[in-house]
Amino acid sequence: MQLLLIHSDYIEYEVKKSTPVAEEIEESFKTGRLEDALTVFIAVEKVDESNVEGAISKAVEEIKSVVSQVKTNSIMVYPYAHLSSNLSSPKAAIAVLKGIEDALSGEFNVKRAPFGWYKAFKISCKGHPLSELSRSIVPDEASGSETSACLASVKEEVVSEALKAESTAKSYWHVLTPDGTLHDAASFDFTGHENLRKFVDYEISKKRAVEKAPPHVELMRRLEIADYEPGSDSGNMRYYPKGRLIKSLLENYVLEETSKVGAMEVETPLMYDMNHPTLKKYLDRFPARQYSIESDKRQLFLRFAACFGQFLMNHDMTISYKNLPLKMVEMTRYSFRKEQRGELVGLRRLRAFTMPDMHSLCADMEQAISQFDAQYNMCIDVLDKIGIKVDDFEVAIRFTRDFYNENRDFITNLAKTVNKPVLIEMWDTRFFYFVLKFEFNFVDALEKASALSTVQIDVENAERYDINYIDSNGGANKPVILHCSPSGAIERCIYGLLEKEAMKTEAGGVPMLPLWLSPTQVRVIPIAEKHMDYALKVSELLNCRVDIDDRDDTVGKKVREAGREWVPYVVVVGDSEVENGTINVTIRAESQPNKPAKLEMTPAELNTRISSEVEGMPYKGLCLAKMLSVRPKFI
RNA sequence: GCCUCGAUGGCUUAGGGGUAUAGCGCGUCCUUGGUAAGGACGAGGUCGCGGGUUCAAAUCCCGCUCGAGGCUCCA
Repeated sequence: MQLLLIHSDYIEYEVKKSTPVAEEIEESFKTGRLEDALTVFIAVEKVDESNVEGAISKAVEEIKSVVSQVKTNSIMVYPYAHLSSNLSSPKAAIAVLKGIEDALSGEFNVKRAPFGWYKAFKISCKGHPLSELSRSIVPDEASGSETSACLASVKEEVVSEALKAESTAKSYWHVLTPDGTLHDAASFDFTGHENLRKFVDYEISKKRAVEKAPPHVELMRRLEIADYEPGSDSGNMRYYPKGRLIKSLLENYVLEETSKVGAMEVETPLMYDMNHPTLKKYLDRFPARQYSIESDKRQLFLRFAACFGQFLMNHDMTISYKNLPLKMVEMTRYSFRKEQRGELVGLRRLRAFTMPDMHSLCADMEQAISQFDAQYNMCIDVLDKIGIKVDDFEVAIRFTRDFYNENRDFITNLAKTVNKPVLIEMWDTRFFYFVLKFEFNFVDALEKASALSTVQIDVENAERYDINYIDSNGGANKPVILHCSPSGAIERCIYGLLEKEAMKTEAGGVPMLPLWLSPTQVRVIPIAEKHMDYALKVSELLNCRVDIDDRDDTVGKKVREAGREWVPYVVVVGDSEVENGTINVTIRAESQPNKPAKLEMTPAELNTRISSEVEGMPYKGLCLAKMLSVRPKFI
């Protein structure tokens, strides 16, 4: 905090004009005057935010000491930003200024000039040796447990309005069956819908009965997919080559699917100006916490979705009704959300995650609803191809009462599409920017639910970002905007796949990733060194990710390791294969624990089999050396 | 962010006021082996970080970092 203290015959001010950060004030506060006063010009700085109370008490101490020296009883607390190039947030500044005013007012005649206004002022400096002083104040580090009430109030003020709204929004819970009946969720008979029961328990009663780590956390490390990175912030992971390959394939797949429905891929910045007027309002309507960073004088925040970039782009575009529905997509690597520390778990909930974010500008609600329907079906298909089937997730549909009353048949049809009961959350009034949304929620091995795909109908942001399209009469109109993440977060898809396989293992099955996502699709194991040439030849005949276990180990051990890596096809070659020109293939998908499904075939036959299995899905080559003997270990 | 629990070689771990186990992995050598771990030897640790108590701390106390569970929350 910077202070400039001036002992004056008088100080008077008059507000002229408010700035965007102006505090609201009463009429009487608009002018002020003090005689024989110490005027304290104050610039509250960034560092003061870490310990607001400490900053206040230090400043008060300084001011009191000067007041006693100049022997006056009147103090004017005057916000003066120009004393510093490293200002605090306006909210913190107001808290500090008020705090100083309050602390001094018991003992002195104190006035405070309002914050955030252009003010005219007159001051008459006495000119004696002590009449002009300046002070710099740096507060001590805030002590952890003794967070001051004052700091807490500053922190609370930056919580978005949407987060606050969420805690007061009254929800009505129902289960909608495909026949169109709306049941009360509390009394619904979940027989035959165990997974939905778990999901509903999770959503409504917030039931938790877990005391162990989710199985995917161990798997993501053991399979060398991803790991914690202690050198970063919590929830920011490192991805090993296998993890990067899987992510890359998933990202490419989702982008291809959005491209098929006409979405244009774009790229937008990761960070935005927190004080941009439009963004500021949007921040207030989105229930997420942001990472904020300081850059010179600007306060920036890291995006938590691609909405900003795309909406700002839409705002500047010239859009005709002929262009609608207009779709743009970005694979956000990353989206950042500063989730509370205790909320972070493995790949399930992160602070930096990769999410496809597609927005569709629609001419009106009718077109929006028809697009919503199409995207609902696209999401089902995308998750299915990724390996998460309709049976693996539960549907939640959330809307306002008005929207439901006007679109009952449409909503019922969504339940019909998945042909099973779905969870309904209804609100009396619209708390959020959307009138309708659905999510597909994966229920994991520990009965925890988390959202994957989602589509929302947004009726607020066209207005906020001033996005227009020109209709056939030449008039400007506001589109209805759909937000869609076809797969949900890519990391969360991996979490889902791993959890699903953990459950499968628990039930006595053999776990594996879908073939198109398996880092090694075929592992060739030569029985002895003399079979290496043949092993190489076989690997060259196969059109997929093939590696060769050329290490000096027994066949038994190599087979075991291939199994631990979930390799879908394990090929063993020895004398008889060399002689016959065949390969001996263990097919993981058809195996049971201790009962491998083995088949003698030619490399060409295996090729045919594999290509039909991965048809239409993206492909990339091996992410590690072909020879296992030269591969490093990551874990 | 709050509450509870935890952190010992690359990984999994035993132990616990007197600087410490074992298995896997890694390296060297032997073994050329037909479907879930062949054998021998060897290297590798200021016991998460910072303070305190003590003659002595990896061990007890405090703080921090990271992780797990709960509250809360979501893609």
